[in-house]
Amino acid sequence: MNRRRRPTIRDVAEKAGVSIATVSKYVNGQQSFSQAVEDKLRDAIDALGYSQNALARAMVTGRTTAIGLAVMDLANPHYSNVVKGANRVALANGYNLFVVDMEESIAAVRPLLEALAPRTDGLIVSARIPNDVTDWLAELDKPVAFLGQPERDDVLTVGTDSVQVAALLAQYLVRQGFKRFGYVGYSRASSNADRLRGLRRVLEPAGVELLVFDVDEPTNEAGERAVARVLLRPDRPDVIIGWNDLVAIGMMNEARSLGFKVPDDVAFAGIDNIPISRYVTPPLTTVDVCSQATGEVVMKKIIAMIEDKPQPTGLTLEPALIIRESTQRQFT
Amino acid sequence: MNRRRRPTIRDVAEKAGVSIATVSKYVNGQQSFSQAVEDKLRDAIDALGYSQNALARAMVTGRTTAIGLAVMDLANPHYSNVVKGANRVALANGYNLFVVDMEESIAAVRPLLEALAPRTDGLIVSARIPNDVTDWLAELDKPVAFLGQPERDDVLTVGTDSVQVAALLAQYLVRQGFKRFGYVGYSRASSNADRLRGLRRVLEPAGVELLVFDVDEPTNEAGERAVARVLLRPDRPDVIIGWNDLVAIGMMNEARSLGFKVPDDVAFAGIDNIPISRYVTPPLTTVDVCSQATGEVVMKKIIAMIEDKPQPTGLTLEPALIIRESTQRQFT
DNA sequence: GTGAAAGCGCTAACAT
DNA sequence: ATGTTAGCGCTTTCAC
Repeated sequence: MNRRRRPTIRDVAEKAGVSIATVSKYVNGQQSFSQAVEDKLRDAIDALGYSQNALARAMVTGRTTAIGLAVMDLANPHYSNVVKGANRVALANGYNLFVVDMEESIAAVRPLLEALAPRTDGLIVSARIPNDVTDWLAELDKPVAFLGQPERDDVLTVGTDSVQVAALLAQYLVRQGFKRFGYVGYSRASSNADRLRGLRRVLEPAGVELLVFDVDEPTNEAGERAVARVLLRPDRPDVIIGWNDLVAIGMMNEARSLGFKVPDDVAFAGIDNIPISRYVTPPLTTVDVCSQATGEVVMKKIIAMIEDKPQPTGLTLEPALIIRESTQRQFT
Repeated sequence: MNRRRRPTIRDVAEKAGVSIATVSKYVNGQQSFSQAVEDKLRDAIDALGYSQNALARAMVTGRTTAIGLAVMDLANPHYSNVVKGANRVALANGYNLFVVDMEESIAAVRPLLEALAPRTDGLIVSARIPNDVTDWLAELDKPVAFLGQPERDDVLTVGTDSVQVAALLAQYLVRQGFKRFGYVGYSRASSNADRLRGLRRVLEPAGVELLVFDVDEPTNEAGERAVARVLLRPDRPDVIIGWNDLVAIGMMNEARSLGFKVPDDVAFAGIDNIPISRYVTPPLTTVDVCSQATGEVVMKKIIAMIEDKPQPTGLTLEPALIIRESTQRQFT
């Protein structure tokens, strides 16, 4: 390991025979210079391989040109797509996006955000975090935005409306003719309650039963483990909605290997519209929650906050029903 | 937006009636204090909601307790899993992991790394980057590790052996009885050449043909678009290997919707063993490249470098063949 | 157009 | 056990 010290602005100044102030202005392109100085500067910087120390710059300017994004679980394609969208917009606006993974562990989130906050100009946090952390964030001198369902009106939140998402799916399934609904939710997520409200809002008036189950993590594996409980009930549902596509795919797969025909014996639907949902068998009916657009919108909004510009308007996120074969049953 | 200034160490010192040095030592737990001072400090910190400014701390100590990981594409589950593994080890050792997404764009990688480098104690970079950037990294005063195939011996690289991975798969498929191989690679990745070498090393002695194709991005969609070209050839392969599982899944899906029976008309295999490969139909044969372990190992090694400890040994990554139904054809 | 000097928030000697 | 002080690498007045 070659621990050569990184060249500093002082090294450049000395080599070029100018003051450090001049180097600083040159590097930041803040004014014009005599040809002689410009040449010396360029040469010295090349020779030394100098580049600005972002830390030092941030210390004095108070601006990092970086934005932090803390997600619950990067292995969840929904979040990868949020990151994608956010990253694209950040880069296009001259910001770097630093992503940290919270590993679905709400507990350890505070130190993580404390480490991230001073290194960024703004923070995007996915999902519900304890109230004391939200308070701490609110007292920060930085813009903060949340991903998901608004729960407090003193913070900016971006996401599709969970009630609407669930209702959209339920409406379609009721119209299809399904009579007994199962919902395998994830009660540790705050929007689980909203999803349930959306489902009930549609199912109760329609006189349709709803059985509610829960997984302890929103993954394929959890779905696989959960589905037997649902399927073995005497009043087995004829359609099962998963907390998200991962859970639904896990359930559907396990149901098939248990010998059930999908969708004829039992139908499945998910939520998120992750890319892979199109490639499973049968292709999964789901609700598109605009993962990538969510990332784009939240990034545009937080950049507007950072730069004290008016909030961009007209950036609404409309969930869309994606109908595929996993719910295409013929009721004859 | 409430742009209250973050309280500094000086605010705490004043409020508690002690010197800033005392606050610093208290916050870092570097010695014991009189009960009186300890109480005042605790109260002042609570009241102010003070937390250390990591930037300022890093400036003087030269340590950030953060590690940067630049990946080609976070939407690729292989990379998400590398991140997972790396993150877990980082957290367990008191480091934060900051992930940046390079968006598969080699060109823009230099400014990205220049921004990331001073904010971290070490850098992990996935995949081939231009030689001048590698040179720049090598001259950095920080440990750097690469993910993938070693190409230069002056840098640390972690990953499974691409030649071996490809050979492993080819051996199995030859033994299965397949006679005409198709390989849909991704020539923009540097390890594509190694994969080809691995395939040829096995296929040539066996007297088996190999047709080579290419995708322009390593995604499901690219696989979907690519497969027709392969299938429509008069000398259609009886098994097609994808650059990775995503490509293979895309190809397999499109082949099925084109009316081909998998694996009876044509078999498919991928590489990576991403979680979803188990859930497609038919389940995909693939090679496990130890994504998560790769993240763990590279993180352990880079932390050892940062802390000037001896390199941990015995951390080898053995690719493993994962046989599933997509290649289970009966040759009668 | 160029430079001197103050200071961002913090740590690490060194003194007391 | 506690305080004083000199910077870390940089930007930013304010002189010249």
